[in-house]
Amino acid sequence: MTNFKDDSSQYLISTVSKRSGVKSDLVRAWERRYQAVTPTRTAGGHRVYTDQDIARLKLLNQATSSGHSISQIARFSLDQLKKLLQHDPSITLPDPNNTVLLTGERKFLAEDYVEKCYAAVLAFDAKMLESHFENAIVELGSQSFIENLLTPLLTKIDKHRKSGELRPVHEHMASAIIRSLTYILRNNNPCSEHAPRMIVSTPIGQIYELGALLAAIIAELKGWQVTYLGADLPAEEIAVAVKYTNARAVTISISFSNDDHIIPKEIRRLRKLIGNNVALIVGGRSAAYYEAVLDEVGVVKIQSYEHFRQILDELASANAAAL
Amino acid sequence: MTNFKDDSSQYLISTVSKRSGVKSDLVRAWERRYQAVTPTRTAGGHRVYTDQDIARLKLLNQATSSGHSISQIARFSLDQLKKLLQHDPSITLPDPNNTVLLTGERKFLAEDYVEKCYAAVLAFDAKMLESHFENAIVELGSQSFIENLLTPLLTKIDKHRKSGELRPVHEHMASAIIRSLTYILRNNNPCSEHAPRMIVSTPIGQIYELGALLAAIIAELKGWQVTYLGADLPAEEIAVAVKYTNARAVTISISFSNDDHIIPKEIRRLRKLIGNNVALIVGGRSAAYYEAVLDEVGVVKIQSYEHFRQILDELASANAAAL
DNA sequence: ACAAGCTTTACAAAACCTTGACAAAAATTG
DNA sequence: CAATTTTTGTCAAGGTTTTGTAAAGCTTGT
Repeated sequence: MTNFKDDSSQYLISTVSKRSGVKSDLVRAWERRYQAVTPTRTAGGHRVYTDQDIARLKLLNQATSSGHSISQIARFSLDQLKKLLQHDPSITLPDPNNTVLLTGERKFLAEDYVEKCYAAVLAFDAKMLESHFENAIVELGSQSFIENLLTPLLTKIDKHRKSGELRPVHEHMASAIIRSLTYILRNNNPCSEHAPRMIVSTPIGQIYELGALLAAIIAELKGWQVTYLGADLPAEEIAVAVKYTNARAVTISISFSNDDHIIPKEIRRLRKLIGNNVALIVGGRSAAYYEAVLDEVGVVKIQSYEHFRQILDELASANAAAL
Repeated sequence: MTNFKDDSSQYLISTVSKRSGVKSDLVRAWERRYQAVTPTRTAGGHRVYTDQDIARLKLLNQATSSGHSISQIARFSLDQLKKLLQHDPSITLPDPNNTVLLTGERKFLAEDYVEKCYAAVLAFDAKMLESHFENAIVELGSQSFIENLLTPLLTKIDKHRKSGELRPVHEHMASAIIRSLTYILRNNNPCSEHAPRMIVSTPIGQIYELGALLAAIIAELKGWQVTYLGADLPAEEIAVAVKYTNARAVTISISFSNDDHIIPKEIRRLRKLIGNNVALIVGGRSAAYYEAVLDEVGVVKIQSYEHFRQILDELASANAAAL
């Protein structure tokens, strides 16, 4: 997976100076004397800084002007500096342990975010929720964000809505924000021309589209070229899209089991229309409910995110072999 | 098979220079020194640029004039550049270079894009469509993008779907992509704490949400703090959201006139629930159809984008005065 | 033919770099 | 408390890199 923490932006010293408020000469002096920042260099020797460096210098600047000695704090981490400025006149224990996020810690981090996000939903604070989401995406990466934060959060919201603690409008608000994040979640994925193609949608009558959307994003992260069609589409339309794009797979999400006679009919029709050479993948909360039909027409049922990714890999390699 | 030759449009360097605001000599220098763009060539050796190249140069131009070093950012992707400028607290100058682009030219440009985008929809080429959209947002800016490109395009798509040239799936595909662009369209707007608040949604039974989404974006660009709730919400839920957020206005979009008895009922209920101190704004293709009810309960009817913006300004200043 | 392109070479202003020095402020010591 | 170090911010000199612009001479295309 691509490293999300890449310092996509790089600045020269004058910009850094303007932004951080520390004069260029001083920036260099702090580097020379205490390695307060350690910029990379261009081929010609010019210093190149990251956003982090700027943040760091900003904090160092504040700290020194409020009395701290630069030689003492120059090597503090960002977090330490923040703390330092919070409890202003107090002494913070030097704890230069740089935290490396292990998988376990990351999971804990995600759980922490779930709580914070749920609190924002409960308070109906859209801005706060969005802000948490944005931070979480950067910290966790797209995949972990979806699997360890979004999915548990949606489950939690659904549960509390059913129990009456939340109203439908809470869920709507959260959905709207999540959908608006699509762009960031899929970002940076210049998929190749030869990537296998997939159609993602939701059968007619299924309005709750978030599951399908997340499936589409996961497939994209896996290198597929996905065409996402949104919700509530008849089988014919999905089949047409398959033809147009020459897709190798169709993924549909089934979240509710309202009209029990419509879904099976649509599934059968879809299989008939797309033929047997196109993989039909079904996921969603209520997919299990239709097991009979799914087995009948030969559908791959998604058991878990891990399973979905595995399916995608298998299909992709089968597809590559067929070429 | 799909025509991937991107024949869409090709420009010579003088055109590129005018549109992007970067002098011809400099465009060549950037190419020679940093491969900032890599145009193809005609048989005779003249450089041939694409829309993407223009968007790229435009962004590079902005980035350099806000302090970034060209050598550092020349090879950034479009997405990276956008992020760079979004995260940039520097002055987002209203494009002094683009005084060249008169309103008329800009309109022509938008029309050009409408054609290209429609062609992509017709070819069911989601990737191409998205790429055109991204370039157009950079070139036109959010507001012009929505008003001069998106709106005509959606009208055109709707017309051709009704006439049978397009299928519903074409429209779904386009909608899905447009929705995924929400994030770019609204970004850049760190609205203040004291901004007036607004709820945007679609009444129950109304699934087509794009109009509401665009209204929400426009209001945000105007400095409002908008909570977008998505489609298909009962009046009670909308009213609850108003209470939670202490919103001063509610905007709802009505695109279809299916169940003629439900909408009026919902409108009346909504007015009753939110009281008379909250502005109720209604737009959408089919809003005129319900004129009787709208007048009865005191609704502001949106006549045009210009009108909508005017309403927003009036409400905002009335709100500010009341504080 | 003539405007618009292309390449190469050059140039100069602006921005950086390093080294080394210096004085005010802060800390330490006698 | 005064004298002595240390720490810190600033500056200057002299050299290099980056970057926008331009001129010269030739080619392309309408």
